[in-house]
Amino acid sequence: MAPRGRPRDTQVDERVLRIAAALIFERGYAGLSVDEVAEQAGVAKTTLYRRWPTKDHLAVAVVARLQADDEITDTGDIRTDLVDYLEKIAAGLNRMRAAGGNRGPSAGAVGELVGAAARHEDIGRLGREQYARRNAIALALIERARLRGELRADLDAEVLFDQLAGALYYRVMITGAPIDRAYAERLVSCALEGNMTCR
Amino acid sequence: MAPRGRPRDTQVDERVLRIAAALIFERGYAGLSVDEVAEQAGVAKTTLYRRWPTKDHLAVAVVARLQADDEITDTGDIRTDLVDYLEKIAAGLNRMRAAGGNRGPSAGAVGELVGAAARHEDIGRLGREQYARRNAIALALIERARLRGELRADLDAEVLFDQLAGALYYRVMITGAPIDRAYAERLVSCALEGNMTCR
Amino acid sequence: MAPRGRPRDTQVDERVLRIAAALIFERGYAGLSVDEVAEQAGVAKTTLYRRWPTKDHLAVAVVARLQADDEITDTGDIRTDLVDYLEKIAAGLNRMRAAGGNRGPSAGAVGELVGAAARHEDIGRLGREQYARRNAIALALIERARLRGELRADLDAEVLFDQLAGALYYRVMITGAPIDRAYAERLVSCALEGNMTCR
Amino acid sequence: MAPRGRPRDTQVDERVLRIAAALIFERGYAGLSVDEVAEQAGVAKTTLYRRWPTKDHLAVAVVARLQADDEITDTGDIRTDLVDYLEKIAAGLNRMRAAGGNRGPSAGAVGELVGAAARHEDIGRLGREQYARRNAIALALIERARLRGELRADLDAEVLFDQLAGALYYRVMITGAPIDRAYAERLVSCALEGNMTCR
DNA sequence: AATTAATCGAGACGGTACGTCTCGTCTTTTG
DNA sequence: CAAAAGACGAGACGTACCGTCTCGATTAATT
Repeated sequence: MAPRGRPRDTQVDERVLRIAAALIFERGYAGLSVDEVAEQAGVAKTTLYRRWPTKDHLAVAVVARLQADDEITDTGDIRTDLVDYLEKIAAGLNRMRAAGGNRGPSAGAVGELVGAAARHEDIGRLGREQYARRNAIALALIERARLRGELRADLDAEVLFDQLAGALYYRVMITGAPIDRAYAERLVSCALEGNMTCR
Repeated sequence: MAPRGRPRDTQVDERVLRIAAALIFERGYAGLSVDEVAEQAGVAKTTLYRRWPTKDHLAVAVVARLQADDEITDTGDIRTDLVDYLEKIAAGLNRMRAAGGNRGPSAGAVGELVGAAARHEDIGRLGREQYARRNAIALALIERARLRGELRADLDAEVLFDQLAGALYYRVMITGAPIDRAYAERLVSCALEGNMTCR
Repeated sequence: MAPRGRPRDTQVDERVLRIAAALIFERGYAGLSVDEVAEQAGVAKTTLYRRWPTKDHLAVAVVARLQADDEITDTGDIRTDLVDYLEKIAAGLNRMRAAGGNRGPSAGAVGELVGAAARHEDIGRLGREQYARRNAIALALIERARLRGELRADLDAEVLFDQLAGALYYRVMITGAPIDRAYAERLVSCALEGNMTCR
Repeated sequence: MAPRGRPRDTQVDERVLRIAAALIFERGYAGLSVDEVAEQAGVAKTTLYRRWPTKDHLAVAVVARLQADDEITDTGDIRTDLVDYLEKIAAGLNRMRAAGGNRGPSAGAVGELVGAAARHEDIGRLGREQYARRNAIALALIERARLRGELRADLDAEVLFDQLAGALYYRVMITGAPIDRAYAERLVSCALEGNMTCR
C-alpha cells in the first residue's frame, strides 16, 4: 500500500543526532536536555519522541553512531592483533571519557551511559547486542589463532576476552587509571603468558 | 581546637542511611527520593543536604557503608585466595545489581553508581580512593605469593588484578553475563596459566 | 497571526483563582500555598507558574478579579454619590481586611497586597493602573457636580478624592480604625464643607 | 532586685540595628535576612532573637528608630503649622519609600512594613500606638486652633487629620503619586476651605 | 575563691514553601 | 498523516529563610 500523509523528514534524524552529540560532548550526559535538543535542532519535541521514545534512547543512538564498529585486523600474529584491537577500544573509551571537556580520571560519559543502560532495560539490551557483535569478532580472531596453534587448544576464549576488555573498562570506570597502547601491550603479555612460576 | 556550635546529631546519619538503603534495595536507585528519605527518617531536608550535598552523594554513602571493606584471606595458596576474593567482590556486585528487584542482565544500581561518580567529581574521587585501598590489599596478596615463589618473579601485579576484577565488572556492567564462583575459578585459572601454546 | 501550539486551557484560570480565593479568605494571605492551590485545583505547578510567575502575582490576580470595578451611581446629588461610592470602597476593604478570620484592627490581606505591590514592580504598576481607572470614574463624577454648580468652580478634584479615599485606606492600614457608612458621611461632610471659621 | 548573670552587651543593639537598617535601605525589606544580619553584625542568632522575637520585630525596631517623633511647630497660624507637619510626614515617607535604591512610584519599604504589620498582631499594635501618639499631637494642634477661633467650632478633628495624613499615605502606597510641600499646601487648602459652592 | 545565673558565639536542626527543571504526553494549526 | 508550537501533568530537586535548640565559653554578682 502506498504511504499516506506527510512523509517523515529524513533530515531530522541527522540534525537531531548531531546536536545531541554536540551537547553530550560539550556538557556531558547530564547536560543533555530533550527540550534543548529540540529547540536547537529546530524540531518539535513530538517529532523527536516519535523516533526515540526516551532521552536515554536518544543518547544511545548518539553513541551508537559514534561507535562505528571497529574493524579488526588479522595479521596472523595474535599478539599484535589483540594489541591493535584493544588499542582501538581504548581509543573509543578515551574519546568518550573526554567528552564534555572532561579531564582527569573521571569516567565521564562512559559512566553516564552505563547508568542509562541500567535505567532502561532496552538500552541495556541494545548495548549488550552491540557488545556481543564486537565480542564475536574478537572471539573469532582468538579462535583462528587457536586453530593455527598459536594459542592453547583448551583455552577459555570468553574469559580471555573478558579479561582483556574488562581491564580497560575497569580502569576507565573504576580506578580512573589511563589506558593506552603501552597498557594494552602489558595486558596482552600478561594474559598470554600467564603468571605462574614456570615449572 | 574545640568544636563550636551544636554538635551534629549522630543518630541522623544512622537513620538516614538505613532508610535510604532500604529504599534503594526496595525500589532501585531511581526509587530513591530525597524528600521521602527525609520524611521517613524524621529528618529535615536541610539537615540531609548539610551532610550529603546531592542525592547521588547520599546514594554513594549508602553503598560505601554496605561495602565494609571485604576481608581477605591468605591461605598460602594464591589460587584459592584469589578465587575467594573475587567471589566476595562478585557477591557484592550481585547484591547491588539485584537492588530494586532487578533481575536479568541489567547492571542495576552498579551502573547508576558509576554514573553518579561520573557526574560528580568528588564522588568519583571518593570511589577511586576506596578502590585504591581494596587494590592495595589484593596487590599485597599477590606480592606475598610472588615472594613465596608461587608466581613469576617478573609478573605485572597491577595488570593481573585489573584483569581479574575488570572481568567481573565488565560482565556486570557491559555484557550482562552472570558472575559466580565457577566463573571466578575460570578467571583465575586463565590468568595464572596463560593462554599461549608453548612455554 | 493565528496562535500556534496547544492553546491554554481557559478552565485552569477559573479553577485556580477560585481555589486561591477560597484559601486566602479562609486562612489569610500567609495561608496561601502555591503547592496546595495546584493540588486542589488539579493543576500542575508548572502550569500555574506559567501564568503567575510568583505567589504574589497569583494573590493579586485573585483580588483583582474580586474587585470587579465598582459601579458608581450618579443621582445628581454629589454628597450622596460620594458617600455611596466611598461606602463601596470601604466594603471592599473591610471584606479583604477580614480575610482569614482576621478580626480587630489589623490591615489583614490589604496590607499584604500593598507589600506584594512593593516587592514586585509589575504588580505595583498593575495596581496603580487599576486605581487610576477607579480614580478616573470618581473624578468624572466630581467634575460633573462641579459643572452642575454643586461644587466650587476652582476645586482641586485630585486632592479631594485623595482625601476621601486616602482617609479610608489610612484607617484600614495605619490606625486600624473602623470604616463604615457613618464614617463615610462624616468624611464627605468635612471635605465638602471645609473647616475654616469664616467663609 | 539586682540583676543576676552576665549583663546584656549594649553594643549589640546598636550594631544589629545599624546593619539591619543598612540592609533594608540597600535591598528593601525583602532583602533583610536574619541570618545575614547576624553574620554581618558578628552576633549569634540566639542573641538576636533574645531581643527581637521576629524578623518583623527587628524591622520595626529599625524603622521606629529612624522615625524619631517629628516635632511639631505651633506658630499660631494653623495653615502653616499643618503644612509644616504634613511636609515632615511626607519627608519621612519619601525617605522610606526610597530605601533600597527604589525609584519610581513603588511604595517600597513603606508597603513592606504595612505588610509586616498585617502579619504580626503585635507589630500592628506597636505601629498603631506610635501613630496614635502622632495623631494626638496633631489633634491638639487643631484643637488649639479651634479654640483660637481659626477653625470651625464644630469641626471633626479626627476626620480632618485622617484626610490630611491619609491622602499622603494613599498616594505613596496606592497611586504612587509624589508628595511634596506643594502637594501639602494644596491638601491643607482644600481641607480648610471646603469644596462646596459658596452660597 | 567558688558558685551561680545569665549572655554570647557558633552552628545544627525541624519545618515549610518556593521556584526550577525535566520528562514525556496532549492538543492545536499548518503543510 | 507529519511537523511545529507550545501547554500540560507529574514529580523531584535543591534553596532559602525562619525560629528553636544545644553546645562550650564568658562575664558578672553572690556566697
